[in-house]
Amino acid sequence: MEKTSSVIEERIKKGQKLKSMGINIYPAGYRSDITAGEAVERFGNMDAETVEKESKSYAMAGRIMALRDFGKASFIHIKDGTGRIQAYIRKDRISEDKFKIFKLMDLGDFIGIRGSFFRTRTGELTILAEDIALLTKALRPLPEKWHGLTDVEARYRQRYLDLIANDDVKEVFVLRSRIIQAIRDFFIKKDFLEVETPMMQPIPGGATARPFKTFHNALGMDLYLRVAPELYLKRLVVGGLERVFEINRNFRNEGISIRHNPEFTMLEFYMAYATYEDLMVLTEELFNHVLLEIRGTNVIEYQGETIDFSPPWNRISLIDSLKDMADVSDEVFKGREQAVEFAEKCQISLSERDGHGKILAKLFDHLVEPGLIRPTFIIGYPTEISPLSRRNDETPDIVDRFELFIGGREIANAFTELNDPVDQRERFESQVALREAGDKEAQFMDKDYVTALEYGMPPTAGEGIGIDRVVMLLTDSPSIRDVILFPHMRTKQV
RNA sequence: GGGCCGUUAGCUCAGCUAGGUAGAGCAGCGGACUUUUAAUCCGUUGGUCGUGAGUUCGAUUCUCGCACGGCCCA
Repeated sequence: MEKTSSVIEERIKKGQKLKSMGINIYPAGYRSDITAGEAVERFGNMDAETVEKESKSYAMAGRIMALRDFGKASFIHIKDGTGRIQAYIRKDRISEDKFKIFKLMDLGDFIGIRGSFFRTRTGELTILAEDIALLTKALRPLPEKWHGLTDVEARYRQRYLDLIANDDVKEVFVLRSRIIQAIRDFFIKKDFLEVETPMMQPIPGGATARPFKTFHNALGMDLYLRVAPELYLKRLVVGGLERVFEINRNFRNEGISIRHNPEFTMLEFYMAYATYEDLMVLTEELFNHVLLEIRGTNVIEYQGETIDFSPPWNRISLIDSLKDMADVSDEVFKGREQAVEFAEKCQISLSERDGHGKILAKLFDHLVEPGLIRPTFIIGYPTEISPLSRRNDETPDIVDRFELFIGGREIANAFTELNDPVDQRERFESQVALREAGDKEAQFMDKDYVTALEYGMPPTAGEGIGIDRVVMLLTDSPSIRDVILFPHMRTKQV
């Protein structure tokens, strides 16, 4: 049994009183003529006299966010999806019954008001009520008006309260939607086809990550929530869909942090006849398009750092970045042993399974990544840690791949796709060996995918971009939880 | 998984150092007030102090475990 606070009891009583007066406290619908935003747009620039001359009677609806009571009159703030407007309710302007109903309304209730606009003595655009209607009774009080809701746990668990109390939170999610729309527009204009591929996969592929496992009762088989859509999107390229993209959720059964949520949104796109070098240019173009669309500039502030997105962005190989930005000596690149020794000196934990390439990548993660604030393409990844990427023609132990770093974080991963089925089978086999040796993140053999490659995939390049992290950058949000409406939390035991 | 910090009224926070069973502001309730802007003025209700144990005559306060959350590390 949940305890009922006196504040709630008080509101329940008011609801009962209203019901006894014959008032439906949860009526259906309400026809309004104007929103708060439209009212400001229409009358915002008019002087007091003009407002009164021009304003007809309008109906508007919203939530009562502030209430200043003078006994026989009240000022209230009404908030709707477009903004906030003040209403003035006078006893001598509405019927006695309606005034009684109004007196039983609380902060947080939804109200419908009919009236005409005027300007108050202090100049605020205000609707003078001729008629009011209770649209929904709120039984619980809203968070405090001045400080809002600051308890982080409550903000995430009860996001609706966060949205009611904190206007800037809503703004983040409006921007999130616009960012995704801008990305979608960009690809549609470039003749990409938006597709949807399975979230539930019999073999989880396309990324080095631990999957969530589930079970399909009717088929009697295990299924995995996808860690990436990659292998399905490339099957589509085999099928002749030469430019495809998908913006959707991936699931990774890993830790939760300021930049990881178990489910997160990924953009992946594939472009036949392109190379990873083409994608670097395309990526610069994409970000500049989105930034211009959303922020009107390609220079932004993120957590106190200024980030300039003007192309071209710096390109540097993984090895050179370690040499130049972390003073790693040449020795470390000569062999695994030297790299192990150096990593241990840096107190970076390794696994016995880690090959030379994996160790270099770990060194990079610790020593270089946090410092890559300006957009930077890191190229020249070891083949060992890139089982789906095409080998570099000159240096087969690296691949034609880049990762993009902005604000000290990985934002994108792209490569020219491996379309040689024989090489692909061998790469899968070495992943399987790693898995058998205990690496839970290693990839699975996907024979059907190899079969698809045997039919022939045209030379193709593909890229994945972490949408949540892009939204973090563009909304100056420090945590991924700030850009995900309902971030994952442990269920609270009562 | 480890370290540090937090959890007190519906919300925002004091109180805990030096143990004597809780305070403020907002919201609520009662009253005054028909142009206010966090309205104002007078009065007032509301708390198993996250949870379980221990120490103690006595624990919101000290100790330990647990739960949930935050940050950092792995």
